[in-house]
Amino acid sequence: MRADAERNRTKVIEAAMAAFAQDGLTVSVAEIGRRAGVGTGTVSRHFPTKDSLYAAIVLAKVEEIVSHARTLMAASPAGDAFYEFFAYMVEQATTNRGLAEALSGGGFDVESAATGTDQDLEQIEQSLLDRAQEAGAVRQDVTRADVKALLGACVAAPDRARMIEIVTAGLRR
Amino acid sequence: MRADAERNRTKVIEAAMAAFAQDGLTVSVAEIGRRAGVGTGTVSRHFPTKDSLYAAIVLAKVEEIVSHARTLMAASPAGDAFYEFFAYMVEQATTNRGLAEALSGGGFDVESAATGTDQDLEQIEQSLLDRAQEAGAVRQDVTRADVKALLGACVAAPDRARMIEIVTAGLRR
DNA sequence: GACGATACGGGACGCCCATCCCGCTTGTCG
DNA sequence: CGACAAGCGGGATGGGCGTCCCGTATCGTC
Repeated sequence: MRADAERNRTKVIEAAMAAFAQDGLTVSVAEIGRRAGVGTGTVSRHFPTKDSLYAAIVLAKVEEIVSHARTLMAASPAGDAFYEFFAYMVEQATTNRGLAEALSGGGFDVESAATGTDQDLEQIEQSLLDRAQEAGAVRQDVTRADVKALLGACVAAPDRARMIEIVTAGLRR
Repeated sequence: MRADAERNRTKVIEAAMAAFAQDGLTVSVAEIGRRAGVGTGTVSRHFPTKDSLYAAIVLAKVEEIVSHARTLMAASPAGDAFYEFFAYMVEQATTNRGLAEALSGGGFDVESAATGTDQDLEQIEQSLLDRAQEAGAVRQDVTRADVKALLGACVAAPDRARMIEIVTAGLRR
């Protein structure tokens, strides 16, 4: 691969990260190209489809999240790890609109694009939840989907810290 | 107004209600016309803009909600009225995708279109919340926006009854 | 029953977007 | 340094949408 191609690919990825984080997954390919300082053709060549750009960006973010989750799970007691991860996810989704949209299933299917990495995320979320429930820190009947829904509420709330308090109180036995 | 015009207007409104409830606010004007059995021109004439259709439909729904809220507030103790209204809203938003989108502020601004009725909704929500807080049934620091966010979580959850339980537990002092 | 006004259908228009393509530029290697 | 492959920019293309318009059909009245 030619050096300039490599450079442009990087520029596109970085611009797309920033654009998705700031404006969500609806930003146009042209806008991403503009931010990156390249033409739309260049974006299209590196990522033949807008979905392939989504995939590249979102999956990188998901890997980062999985990694952080592993750290938490190893370092903290079950209950703390769960609630710390929850707060971390709220933080991530708040500062990254594209990620929030991707996680809430809006318009783009992470699952289909990301057989491996996304399964990792689901598994580790499930593990964190299971352990917290075994430790009695979370109601027994709560599912991963419930947690996801509550995450959405925290992202939408004006005062996220207070909302996390409320949600946490509801989740404990 | 001519009789056929009146008929068609009604058909359009009913079709739009059904379409918005089922598919959300993204349904095309052509699709609404198709469902109503009229051309797109007829839809446009009665509602010159898609937003004016939104307004007509959503506002009718909001009036219905306000009316129900008044009934609840008169009939039940403060705490019960609040939590019953919350459950009622979850039910409404679940069975009406368009309403859910309108309330969550996605794409269409109820406020701007509905100076009167929408203010009524906000006021009565605020009253329900204030009274519930005075009665000690809801945490003092919760705001209307918080409640709205939690409503979103209940709509998104697979088991709404359980989620309402969780949220209720979190909202109580 | 006929005539004028009113409303209808659906095609035309303009806009936005993702994707594809092609003439030109730039990097790389002999 | 020169030539060719690789990459670039941005215009062209096709599809979807909301809105507008006009020839035609229908309604209500005289």
